[in-house]
Amino acid sequence: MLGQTRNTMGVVVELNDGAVRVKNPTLRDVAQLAGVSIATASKALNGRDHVHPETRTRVHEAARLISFTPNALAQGLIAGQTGTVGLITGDLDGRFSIPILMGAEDAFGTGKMSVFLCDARGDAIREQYHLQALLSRRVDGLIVVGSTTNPRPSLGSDLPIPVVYAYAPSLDASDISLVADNEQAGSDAAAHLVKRGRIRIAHITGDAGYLAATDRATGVEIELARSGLTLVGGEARYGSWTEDWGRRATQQLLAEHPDVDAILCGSDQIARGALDILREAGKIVPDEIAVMGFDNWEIFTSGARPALTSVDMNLETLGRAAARRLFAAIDGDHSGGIQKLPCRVVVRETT
Amino acid sequence: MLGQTRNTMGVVVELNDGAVRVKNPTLRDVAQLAGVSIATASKALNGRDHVHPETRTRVHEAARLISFTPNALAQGLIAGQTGTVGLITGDLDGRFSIPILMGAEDAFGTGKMSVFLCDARGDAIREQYHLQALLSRRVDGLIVVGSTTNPRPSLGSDLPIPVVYAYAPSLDASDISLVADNEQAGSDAAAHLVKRGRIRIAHITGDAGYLAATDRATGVEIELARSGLTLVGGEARYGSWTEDWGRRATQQLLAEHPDVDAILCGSDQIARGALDILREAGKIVPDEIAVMGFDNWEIFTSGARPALTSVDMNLETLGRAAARRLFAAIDGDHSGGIQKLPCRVVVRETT
DNA sequence: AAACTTTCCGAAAAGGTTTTCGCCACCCTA
DNA sequence: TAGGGTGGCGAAAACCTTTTCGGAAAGTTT
Repeated sequence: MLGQTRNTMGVVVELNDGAVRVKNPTLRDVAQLAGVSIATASKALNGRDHVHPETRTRVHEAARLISFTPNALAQGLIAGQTGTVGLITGDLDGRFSIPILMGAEDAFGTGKMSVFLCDARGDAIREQYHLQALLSRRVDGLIVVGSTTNPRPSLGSDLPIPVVYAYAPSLDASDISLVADNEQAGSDAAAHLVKRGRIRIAHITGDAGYLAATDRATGVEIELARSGLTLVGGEARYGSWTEDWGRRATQQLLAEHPDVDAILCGSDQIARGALDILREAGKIVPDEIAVMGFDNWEIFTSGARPALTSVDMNLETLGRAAARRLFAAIDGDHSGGIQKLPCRVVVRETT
Repeated sequence: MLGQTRNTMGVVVELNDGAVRVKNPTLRDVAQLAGVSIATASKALNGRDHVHPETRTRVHEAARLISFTPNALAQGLIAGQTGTVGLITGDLDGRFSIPILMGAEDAFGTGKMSVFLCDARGDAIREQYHLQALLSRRVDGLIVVGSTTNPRPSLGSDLPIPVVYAYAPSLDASDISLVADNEQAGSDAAAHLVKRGRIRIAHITGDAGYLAATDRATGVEIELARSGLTLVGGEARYGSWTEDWGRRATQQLLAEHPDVDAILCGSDQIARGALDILREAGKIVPDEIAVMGFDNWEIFTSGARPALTSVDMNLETLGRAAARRLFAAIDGDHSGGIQKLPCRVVVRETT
């Protein structure tokens, strides 16, 4: 039985110091080696009933000997389920995709799913191309991760598999979308500052074209109003998400309102810029003025002097939630809508 | 022919304002709709010969009508090639993996390959688990991306598919490894400073347990020796890859060697710390003292005052090269060894 | 008109696995 | 001993596509 070749493929069976080598080990090889039929081998390996214990061990031993690995393609072909999902991201270097992707990969990994990663680079054509490839590979579902929080076009409502949109919601309300609650994040941040006794609070934030900026600002103003407060200068200061803008805006702010006692920054980078200027201006943080950022990007918050209080958008949790939501959709839960996930304030030394 | 159900599955064919809907469109449905055999439909769609032009268009039209998508699983089963590769990364939040991953994804994407992403989180058990899953899915090859530049254990030499190690080389010299040339990077950086007329150069770098640190330091010393120079203080100053270490080390350096005219930092973060201290000490950069980092992490280099000169390790290029090397290995090129890829100095305002 | 070539198409096998169904042998009971 | 139940196993279909090979029909040449 050993030392023979099979007629169907150029498969070579060798005997080598007790170890058997087969080129492309298939279930048939296992069955042959164990002296049983293919069906029995399958049942034995998959723990199905009606297999004699001794036969089962013999099959397992044979499989181990030739290091048999079941062909997931053939399994998927039969089952109509592949155990794979597609993860389409707007742009990978956008640092917000990464934690979401990590969370999703984590949730899928423990669920025995494999993840196809596709980077569309913000290009609709490339996205369509990747979509087609994923459909061809019969993924069981899709997660679409946006590069900004702004709503994005739907992939289409007539897809044969469920789709979950993460970070950037779909424009189609019947799609399933999971986003970070930026308005709540703004409110939480403002509430934290108010609780710390700050009453002259300024808000320096990024590009007004980003909903993340305007939503957070809205949340801030709502929360301040709850305490009878308004933003210093009357409104949020929009600019860009850079340290440089943080520095320039802070200089201007100090010139216009020297009595400001807290700066809520739209990102950790902006906050870093603000901290730089405050240090140069001789303002003691947090005694004289508090500073706070968003995103809780550890590389910026822990390197800051003093360590920066920030709002974590819980993106990894968002990714995990998206994965779980996709599982539910695969299992038949087709309820759509936008679900907003909470964030959390991470208190360090600047507040 | 329309409006019927097939006996094999619960497939429903409907006629709907000129559009035909089939639940799980298969080649057989296309053939049936076009009034030809399955074989002819396959040939027509794949552009093979011996199909009448009119028949071909009829088949294409039928495929379009029911939005037929060929099943890549079945194709892979026949071809013995799946057109997929696995990308096993040590840890995703390690920011060095991301550009490599982007480069690889880019190269694969244009090559019509789909990428399975697996995050082993630095855990050998999880890595083995993912490896098994990928083998089961019959990927055509693997790329293993390390989280540091330190050599790592081989996945094994008896795998049925080729493996390329990127960033962290394999300990097994017969494996294929692609890494950034850290020693060359150190030399290039030192050469740049020397060319700028600096002669009292210090090197503040990260954890000595990282080969990236020691290799770069070696390259620096070799290049300095070429000009008859040595490091200020006689040797590199090892610490951690943080801004805080950059600050502390710079303070100490200024105290010991006030005449230093260049600080070569092992990372952009360390350089940011150095710049902070120099600014506070009233030293003008780059007039009185030059500063330089490694990694060219744009978020740090462009936010710095002044903008930071840095060495880009070309990680995205490394990822692309790894993908191409894997293609070659899949096509039969089995030559192993460690290949070192060049880096580049990105000059900004601090030198 | 016969023989031949060309053109187009269809039947069937192959790829690896799972599952259903039927068969056989054995054990137990009457 | 006959009948019935059951545990263990194998044959075969099914999933979907590609490819090979043979056959049929049409056109071309002697």
